[in-house]
Amino acid sequence: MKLGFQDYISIKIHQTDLNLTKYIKSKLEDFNLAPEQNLVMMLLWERDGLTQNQLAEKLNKDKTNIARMASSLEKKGFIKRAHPKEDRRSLMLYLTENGKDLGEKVIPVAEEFNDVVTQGISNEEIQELERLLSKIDQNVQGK
Amino acid sequence: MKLGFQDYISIKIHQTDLNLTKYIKSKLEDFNLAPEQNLVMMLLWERDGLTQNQLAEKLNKDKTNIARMASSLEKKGFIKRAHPKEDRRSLMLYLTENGKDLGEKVIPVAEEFNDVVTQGISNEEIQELERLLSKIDQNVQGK
DNA sequence: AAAAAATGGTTGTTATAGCAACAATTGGAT
DNA sequence: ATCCAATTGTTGCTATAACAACCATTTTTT
Repeated sequence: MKLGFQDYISIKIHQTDLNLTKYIKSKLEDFNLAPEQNLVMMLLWERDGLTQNQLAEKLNKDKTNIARMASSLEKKGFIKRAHPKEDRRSLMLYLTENGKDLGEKVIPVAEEFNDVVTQGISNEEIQELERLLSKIDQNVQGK
Repeated sequence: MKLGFQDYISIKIHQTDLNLTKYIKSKLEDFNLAPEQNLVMMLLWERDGLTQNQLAEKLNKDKTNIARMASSLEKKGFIKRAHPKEDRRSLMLYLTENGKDLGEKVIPVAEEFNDVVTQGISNEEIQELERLLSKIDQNVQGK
């Protein structure tokens, strides 16, 4: 085969991801929100009152990451954590007023970000991109 | 607009990247090589004797990351670092015998990995994927 | 009901990743 | 020649990411 460094599609995906992260990080800096913390908040803005475990599943991340991000978001005053009565093992995350206000400001920034990312790319092309990424996901699934 | 969590192509790219990293990490574990350390090694297997600065440029990473990975690879005995006479600021990375032997074993693993990733995807589709990722890269370039 | 298994979180460790501040060296300007 | 700026690396910090080991709680078995 003799593949060169440039020939690995996985490397290209990784590079693009890093560039995207760098960009959104700069956009969120003013709001005291890190990129992954923003993903947690986005899920809470869609539906308040998720457990850390539910977030871990939705974000496909290890529960330790969620725990630390939640702890950080709580310190910043955007969320509160409480054990629900039904199950004292779980930790439920709730938006504070501060966290709700933040959504009003950050959601438009996220949508502008998406506009920039998809500039000059048609809906069909985005769908094709999603299809190919899903295919790759399946190819490495659980392997 | 009202974009839902699922609608962001950047999130999909990020998820795919994480899955790819998880997969290659498991493949490289036996060789005592972390995924990004492997990228450094791959560049050295292509051309021995690069400076940390050159690696940072090729990998589009902050120089601190390279310095720490290089330090780790040196501890593992895969490379040696030395200041070239022409410029005592630079640090040149050289493969050790151990590092060269590693390449014989790891390069085939990387190519198998790429085969798995691209399974059921045509060359044309990979090219289209690369084209769209490049377009996204340009869209967020330096912004 | 008591023991065992599963579930949900936390702590500790290693590996990325980028930024700011710093040190050493080199090259350029005067 | 000396000062200044640019280059190259390092250290310290914060954030992400996964894994192992652990603790508390709940559920399942027996």
